[in-house]
Amino acid sequence: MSSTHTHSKKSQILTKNQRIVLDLLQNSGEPLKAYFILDSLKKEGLNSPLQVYRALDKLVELGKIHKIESINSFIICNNSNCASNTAFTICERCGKVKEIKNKNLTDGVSDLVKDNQLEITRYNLEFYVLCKSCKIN
Amino acid sequence: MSSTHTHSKKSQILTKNQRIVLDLLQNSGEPLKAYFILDSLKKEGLNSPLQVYRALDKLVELGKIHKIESINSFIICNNSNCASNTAFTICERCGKVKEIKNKNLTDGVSDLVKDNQLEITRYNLEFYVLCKSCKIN
DNA sequence: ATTACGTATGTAATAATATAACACTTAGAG
DNA sequence: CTCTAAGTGTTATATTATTACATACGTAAT
Ligand SMILES: [Zn+2]
Ligand SMILES: [Zn+2]
Ligand SMILES: [Zn+2]
Ligand SMILES: [Zn+2]
Repeated sequence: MSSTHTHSKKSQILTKNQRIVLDLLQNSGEPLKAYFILDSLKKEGLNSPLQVYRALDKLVELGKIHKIESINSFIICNNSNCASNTAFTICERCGKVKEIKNKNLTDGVSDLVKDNQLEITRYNLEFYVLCKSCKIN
Repeated sequence: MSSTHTHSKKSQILTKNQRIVLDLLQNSGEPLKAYFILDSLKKEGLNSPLQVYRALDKLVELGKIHKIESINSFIICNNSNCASNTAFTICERCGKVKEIKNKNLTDGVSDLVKDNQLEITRYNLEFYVLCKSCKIN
């Protein structure tokens, strides 16, 4: 099948390690920690922390995943176009994390920083909440 | 000396360890890392990471210092009333950190989350910038 | 095809950050 | 004084992340 198929951009094709790390995060949907990812992917051939961290770094750089700084965890990007501006809610009780998609909020923040002459290159917003199910119980 | 002098609120008085850690952060003005603090305060009698982390935890809880999550560092609060809502700029080139005091921005963010019915308990905003001196050079 | 180059890989060792466990002390409340 | 909550000191250990180095692989130019 296929002759001389030119992959126009090598950089858009994930390597094996990047692929399996991304797939795990995709299937999980939750934030995962690097060493959990390592343990989970032992059977796929990942043997060392560095293999995981390298894949994570690249995926973050590509914007396919995000790091949630306050919990040292990584989560699949749930948003079509973050452009490295990220915003999350984190439940203070159960730890559940959601990426904020609300365009009003993110645009509002962008406007605010412009209005206040903060020339930012990107931002990361972590909002702590009590999630619905935690509020009930 | 002193007869029955009642410290109305014990919780407002810092302990020795909390005091010396706070003083160091105060005098520094920059974000410091826990193990740097430990090394700096060996001569003051701090011998173990736990002594530092315990003091830091308490000071964060009291709102006297903040943790900057993306660099695992702690900085004196430069603001009279953060109420655990924090906002920083971090230079992507030199690492310089500033606490944002801009009330327009922080109020604006609070309004935005209200407008969008995010019931948050607190937030931490980390804005990445190219600081003035880095922009020049 | 050969070379050169940038990127990725595999592996071992180690650094940096943070917490658990336990025995003991201190200071305030009643 | 006695009880209790909070803080201390210390050792050990867990968790998170990087350095260093040798090797492989894909692309593009020669
Ligand atoms: Zn995203
Ligand atoms: Zn919850
Ligand atoms: Zn502050
Ligand atoms: Zn700078």
